[in-house]
Amino acid sequence: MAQIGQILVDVPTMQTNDPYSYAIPAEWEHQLQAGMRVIVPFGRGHRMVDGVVVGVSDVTSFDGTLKPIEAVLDLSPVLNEELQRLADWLADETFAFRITCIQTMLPNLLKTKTEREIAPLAAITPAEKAQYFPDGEPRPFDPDKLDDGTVANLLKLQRAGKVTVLYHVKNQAAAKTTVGVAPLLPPAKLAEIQATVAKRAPKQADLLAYLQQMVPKQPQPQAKVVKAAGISSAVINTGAEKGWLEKSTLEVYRDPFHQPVKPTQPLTLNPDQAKAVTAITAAIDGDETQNFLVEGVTGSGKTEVYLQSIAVALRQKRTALMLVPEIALTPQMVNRVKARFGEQVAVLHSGLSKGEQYDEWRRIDSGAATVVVGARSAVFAPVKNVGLIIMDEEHESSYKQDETPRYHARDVALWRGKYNHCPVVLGSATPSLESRARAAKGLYTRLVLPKRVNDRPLPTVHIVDMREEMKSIGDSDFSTPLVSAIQERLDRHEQVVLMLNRRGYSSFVMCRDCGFVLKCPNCDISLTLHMDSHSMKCHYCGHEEAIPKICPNCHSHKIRYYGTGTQKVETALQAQFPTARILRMDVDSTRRKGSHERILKQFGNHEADILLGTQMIAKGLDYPNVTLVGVLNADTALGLPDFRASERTFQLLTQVSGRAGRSTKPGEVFIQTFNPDHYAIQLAQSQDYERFFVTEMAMRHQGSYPPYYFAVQVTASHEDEAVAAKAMYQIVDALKLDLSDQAIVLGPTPKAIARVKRKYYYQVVIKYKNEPDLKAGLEQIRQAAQIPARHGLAVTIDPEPMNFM
DNA sequence: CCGCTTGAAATA
DNA sequence: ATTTCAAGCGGT
Repeated sequence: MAQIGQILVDVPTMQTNDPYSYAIPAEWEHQLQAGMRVIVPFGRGHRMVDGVVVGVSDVTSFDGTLKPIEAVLDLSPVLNEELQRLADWLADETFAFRITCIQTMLPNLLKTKTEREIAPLAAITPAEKAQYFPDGEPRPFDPDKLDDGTVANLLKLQRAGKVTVLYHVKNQAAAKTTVGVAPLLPPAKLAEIQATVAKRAPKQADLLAYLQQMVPKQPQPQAKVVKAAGISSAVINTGAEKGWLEKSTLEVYRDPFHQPVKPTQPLTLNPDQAKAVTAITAAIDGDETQNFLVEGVTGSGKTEVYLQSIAVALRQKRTALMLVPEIALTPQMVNRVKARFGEQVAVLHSGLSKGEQYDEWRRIDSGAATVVVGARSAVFAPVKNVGLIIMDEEHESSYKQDETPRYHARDVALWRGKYNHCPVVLGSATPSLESRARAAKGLYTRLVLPKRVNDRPLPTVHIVDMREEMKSIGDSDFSTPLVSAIQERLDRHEQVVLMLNRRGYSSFVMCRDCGFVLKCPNCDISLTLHMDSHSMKCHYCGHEEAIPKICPNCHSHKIRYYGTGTQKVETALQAQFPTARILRMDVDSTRRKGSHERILKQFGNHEADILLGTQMIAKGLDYPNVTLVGVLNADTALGLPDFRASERTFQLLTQVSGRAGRSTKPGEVFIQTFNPDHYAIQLAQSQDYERFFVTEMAMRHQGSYPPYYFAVQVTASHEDEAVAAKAMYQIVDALKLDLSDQAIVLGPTPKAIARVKRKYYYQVVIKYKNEPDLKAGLEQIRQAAQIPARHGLAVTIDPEPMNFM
């Protein structure tokens, strides 16, 4: 009986979200497996698309003639059983297309690219041929690059049977290769030949000697043989001609670690750490899935707990997956894992080239790498037999992907933990309210590390009331206490970290006469001043224009800059402390690849006294000489229309405070704020996470917000504001039919930034506890959104959105 | 009445 | 996503 393959085609639409049946050609019978990539004809022409096999069977419910699979791209599945099931779950959970989920899980290089060419056929007239094919050859066909008239004419010729479209599907997944050399003869035979080679061919003798101590049929890179045997490549060629050895193509792995790291040994644990490791170890051994929330103050040695737990999993011949928020921001963490576990560590993140990503992926897939460290998408790493999953800084919002599939890596990690019967360890100094609440309900086992290692004290935190300070210092960014604290550190040759909280805040231009603010023509947000490029830039769409000298509205010359940017602060800071060496770290100074690490390294080497940066400096820095942390504006995020504003502020302040006093010297923190009485700021001062948790939970309860309620956000966008708004109202009306009166519907409302990239955004947020029909209702919305999607109306569904704005 | 434009439907 | 099919409309 002929086999039939169930193929998910790479056409992300609702109509093609279910697999199509294809005949499996005889040569692939019993070879083709679910999880392999294929190329199939799809559509009435001879169009080829790529697809993924999701099943192989003998029957199909489709009664028509099956087309055969055109080509098979993999010799073994690129998605194992676990990842196939995960893809289905993910699609269901996030309202995304199944093929989109699969693409998200695979490294970029495994996505095939289709190229089209248009070629003349026999029926074409000489005049037409001369016009469209001047050199008589097929030409690339990309409707986006050709003008509309040409495209229309070519399509007309196609209908007339005068030209045809050719498809070329390219598999980009080319492994980097090098020439390999392997002995063809057994060592004894080689020794025999060595005795007979001419005296004037000493290099051939050297080669033979080297080949003898190689394992037959095990190729080594030619470059290595050349170097080790002290010969030139010409001798290798001679050896190949004489049949001593065989040259082959050898796959090499690109190594993303550019510098070697010194190996480390496990450190001695304090009692709290030891207790945590013991609990996690027991869970790795046990069959029941038990998950943990490790709540450790900054500097409490969470990383060592992770590392020793990973070691336990490895000892049991299992693998470990460790997630970190953004790898570029935490090079120190990666280095520590690499130092402990060496070669078996694979690193996955967007800073690697596509080739490097693919190679790391293959090392994991082949089992060569057993410890994976990576950012969000590494949660899909093809590790098998996982023994432990760790998510560091679990509260970080970067774990949530804000494009389809809108998954949260935490949920995926928990799914995989359950599948693999292994514990998931969520770690943070300031856990998300969701996770802490789940721990309170007993869903996670809480492991608390209340003390810093070696009993170092937490830094002393001072709150500076900027309302008072303004009276004496005017609109300077530095309060008197902070200035003297900085001066003290400069005198003592200690280092300072200054953070400028820029979330929801930037330097904009405003006219003092009429109040006009320069805005982006495409998006409804104010443009930000950039002194380095002498221009105004939009941070949403990249629009750039000249700095105005007169107000475009009232022609006044009193158009001035308001707000504070890192560049402006840097200038002011340098004026205040002329001798201080200042390093600036923000989106602009770290745009180039590797510049981030370079800045951190410079600071670590004490090539600068002050590190000034945005929230990206709050994470993971561990520099013993830093004894002062200053937060210039703590409360810019507090006013944002987002129920997580307090939580984010508290987390940020606690994280950044933890950068001070990591070594023997005590640390001090100054938080400048206009809201000194706000509980998020007060409790960040006492670094009292538990009090914050209780207080904030009360707020959430009062406002019916997560974690008391689930939330789902539906957004509609269109160039025409009325179209977006109308669509949103229709969606809400439809959804209300599926909701009980327990559910709370917020909106429809325009988004806080109503217009981005020339599109207007309207949204609705539904808060609910138990709505059995909601999922089906949302599914219907998704179905219905297919048709107007072609008219530029985009509808997205985001379960548990991170941004309510 | 035909050809062209435009939108909907099908793709195995 | 791309192609084919079908309906609408303006010119012959």
